[in-house]
Amino acid sequence: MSTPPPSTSERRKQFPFDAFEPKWQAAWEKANAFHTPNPGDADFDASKPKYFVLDMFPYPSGQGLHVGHPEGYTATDIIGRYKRMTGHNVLHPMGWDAFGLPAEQYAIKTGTHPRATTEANIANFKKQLNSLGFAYDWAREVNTTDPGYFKWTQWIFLQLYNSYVNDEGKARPIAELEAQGLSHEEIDARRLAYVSSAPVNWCPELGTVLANEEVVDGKSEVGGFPVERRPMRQWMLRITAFAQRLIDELDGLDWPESIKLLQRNWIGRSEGAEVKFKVAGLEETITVFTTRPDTLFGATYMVLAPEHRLVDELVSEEQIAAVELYREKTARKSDLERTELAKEKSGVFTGAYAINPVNEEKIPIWIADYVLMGYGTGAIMAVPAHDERDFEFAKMFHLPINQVVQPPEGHDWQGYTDAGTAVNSGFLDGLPTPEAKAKITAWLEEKGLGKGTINFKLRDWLFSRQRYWGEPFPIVWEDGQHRCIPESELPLLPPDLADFKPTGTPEPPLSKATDWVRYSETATRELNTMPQWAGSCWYYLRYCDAQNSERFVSEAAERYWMGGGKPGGVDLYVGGTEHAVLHLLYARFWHKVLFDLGFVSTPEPFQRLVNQGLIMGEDGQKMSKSRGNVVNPDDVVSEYGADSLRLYEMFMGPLEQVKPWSMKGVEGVYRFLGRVWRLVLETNQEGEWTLSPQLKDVPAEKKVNKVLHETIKKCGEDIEKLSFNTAISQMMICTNAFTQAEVRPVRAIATFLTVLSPFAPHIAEELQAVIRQHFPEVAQPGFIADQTWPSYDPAALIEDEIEIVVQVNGKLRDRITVARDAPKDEVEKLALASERAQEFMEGKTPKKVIVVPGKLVNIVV
RNA sequence: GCCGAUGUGGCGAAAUGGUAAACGCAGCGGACUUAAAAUCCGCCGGGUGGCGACACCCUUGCCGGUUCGAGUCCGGCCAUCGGCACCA
Repeated sequence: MSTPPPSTSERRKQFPFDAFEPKWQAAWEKANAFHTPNPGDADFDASKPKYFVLDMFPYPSGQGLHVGHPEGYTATDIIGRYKRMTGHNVLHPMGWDAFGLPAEQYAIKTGTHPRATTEANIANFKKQLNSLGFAYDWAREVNTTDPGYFKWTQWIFLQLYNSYVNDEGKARPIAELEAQGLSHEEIDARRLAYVSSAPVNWCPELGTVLANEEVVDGKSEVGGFPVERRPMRQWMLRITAFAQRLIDELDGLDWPESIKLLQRNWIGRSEGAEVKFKVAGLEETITVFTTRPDTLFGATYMVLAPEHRLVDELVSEEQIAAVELYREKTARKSDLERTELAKEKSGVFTGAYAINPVNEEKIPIWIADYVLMGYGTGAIMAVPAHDERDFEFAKMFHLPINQVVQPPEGHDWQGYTDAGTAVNSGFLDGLPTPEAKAKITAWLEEKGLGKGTINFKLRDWLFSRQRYWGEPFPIVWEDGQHRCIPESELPLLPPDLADFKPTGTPEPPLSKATDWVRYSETATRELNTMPQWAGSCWYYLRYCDAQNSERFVSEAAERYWMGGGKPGGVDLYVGGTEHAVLHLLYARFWHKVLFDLGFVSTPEPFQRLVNQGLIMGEDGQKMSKSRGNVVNPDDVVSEYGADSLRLYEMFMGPLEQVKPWSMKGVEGVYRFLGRVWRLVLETNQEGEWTLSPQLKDVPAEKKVNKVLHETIKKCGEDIEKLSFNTAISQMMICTNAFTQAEVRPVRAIATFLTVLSPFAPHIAEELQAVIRQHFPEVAQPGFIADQTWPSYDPAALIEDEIEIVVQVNGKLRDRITVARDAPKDEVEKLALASERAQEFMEGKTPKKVIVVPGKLVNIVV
């Protein structure tokens, strides 16, 4: 008969983490151990430097934490605890990005108010986070759905609404324009928050519009529902006015180059020129944008976006029917169809002709859906010889293809899109592409036919949603005009609704709250709400002064926590790559507006950014409920303890890397912590933990002392580099050295525990308390979390004798032991004398001998 | 298609241009135990030779280069993952 192996929980625990972890968590809470004072507080120490370490705050979902959350959170907790120990004032807060669709959809299904769902989820998240021993100052907790918070989100919206961008590209109060006597319409057209009725991404299933960024392959990013284009009146934020600064000011930030590149590509700056083409027989001109003005002589036709406003005017009698049909067809197409089915180009001739300004040639004007209304001018000059898309289109519709660029040797000119030399281009002939560009641009400007221009892919940010569970806009409408409500009416709370269902039309759910909607006899409230991104655009600022009811953050707190002389205020920001463009771009945009208006002191929010890698399931696949490979942190904590979970998350591999979970790996670090525990305690006959008799207050032997000081040094350096996995390896080496020593030097072990404490704070506190009890003269008073990071003794690292590698022709042949300070020629002599080396020198005389002090000797024969 | 990241034992990984595989997992052997678990000690990339300790050769995705010396630097390819994708 065989019995199943006992599960870990039935097995005797290697150390009683289930008792001491909650004990220390309670003790920290009771002592308010991680309270972070602000400038002006009685217990604030202005002499210390600040360190602001931030996690991307979570959306408190009903599922609770998954093991991906504690990865970044543990990393920042280690850094935060380490910085405290090295004499910094540390701001390490946590909060909730709690507006959003899931709570609203749950409300639709069950009738539970999103506020109730959100509160319950937050309570659960908070309990889970606390069970992991994170050193947060909960007095600074931030919740985007709290009226005390979104009052200021609405307030920032008012700043955007009441600002414009001046000629220097800086946000300025709209009052300046009023002072210049601009009309209401002119002013509205320049606000950073403005109303537009351009086509938007409407998702019928979700009952809301979505930002371009929230649409993936023509489907909603959330839920994967179809999205269609339709014109609607929407709030937009003028992020495009900051496009250049959002590119340029990346330079001063310590971000991964790949993330900077992602943002630059998203913003998509391109330099080129606008060229005006006359329409034959009409008093109209069409302006095109091109990055290759040097190929103007090769423009053999022109294409307008089907939605272009001039199409109606220039279409010929015979072509009206075909053009109308084509326009209807594209209007019905979603973006998905428009791009996915791009294998085959399509288009229709308008019957009209344009005049190429450079050679007066008549070229046909087509419409085609490969030209997008939203980019450039919505019209292009087609140079099929040197543009892939135009080339394909021209072949399909048998349009002329004229060479105007001579490629370098070995390239076919047809479809050649890189730089070369201008040919068949009149006065440009013989010029290399860059010079030809410059010359034609100057020529166009001189003749008034065009000008050099810069275009961006970035579009303005669609900022309104037809949802209930979001910040209402502090805006009212009267006589078809919008105006903001006074600051004194903030926060504007959402109405209490019992019915959350979408109306089935683009009318937002807030329209159902008729009393709320009525602002006055003649004015009604804006019915849209803000997108989820709004709250996360500035939460890091609120952490600096979370309770302030007078201001979104006090000047003193902002200047202290966000200051420091670098462009970015937050010293370290850790989160997933999924926010590499959207959240980080939006937050940077808001921050720059607040900076221009004088509300914050730095031009950038986040100085150093680190993206933690995804944690995969044990099967190497992405964790998902359907695959059944999800690991619940609660289970890990109950089986192995919080310290084991923290340590394993950091030991798996480099923080930035994608890596698979392994329960065996958790067991490995759990065993390591067991070894640490048994350095101090052992079990007696009754199974109780008693002090290890090997523990003595004696100096550590030289070898052990060396390992200890190496560990202090390496762990400090590795924490700064966020290289936690190698720091943990070193602590394992150190523990192994202690374990193997005859006696356990208690002072050295106490020092080791302080090094371990940022990683595994509970066991470190517990063992320090045990040591203090038995060796009161050894241990420091108070929490280990409040202790000073030990300094290492460089002298302890030095060995009297070192091993030197002897190579012959780069191959390892022998090792010799020499005195640490042996002179170079002495080492060389010893190496040459090596029997093994001589064997491989085969009696030849060395051509060259390379001596690397302390490392090796290479004999070249 | 374009851009980026990554490629090292059975697995997670480590290595300022200087002893490849530290540390951990798995596996194997030993001690303790009536026995097992746990713990402690040792071995643990591949090949060839030797009873053996040991010795030699090969090995960081592939091919080439720079160098006394390359996982690391340079050039060219391949594979996997991620992002963008008619942006003129």
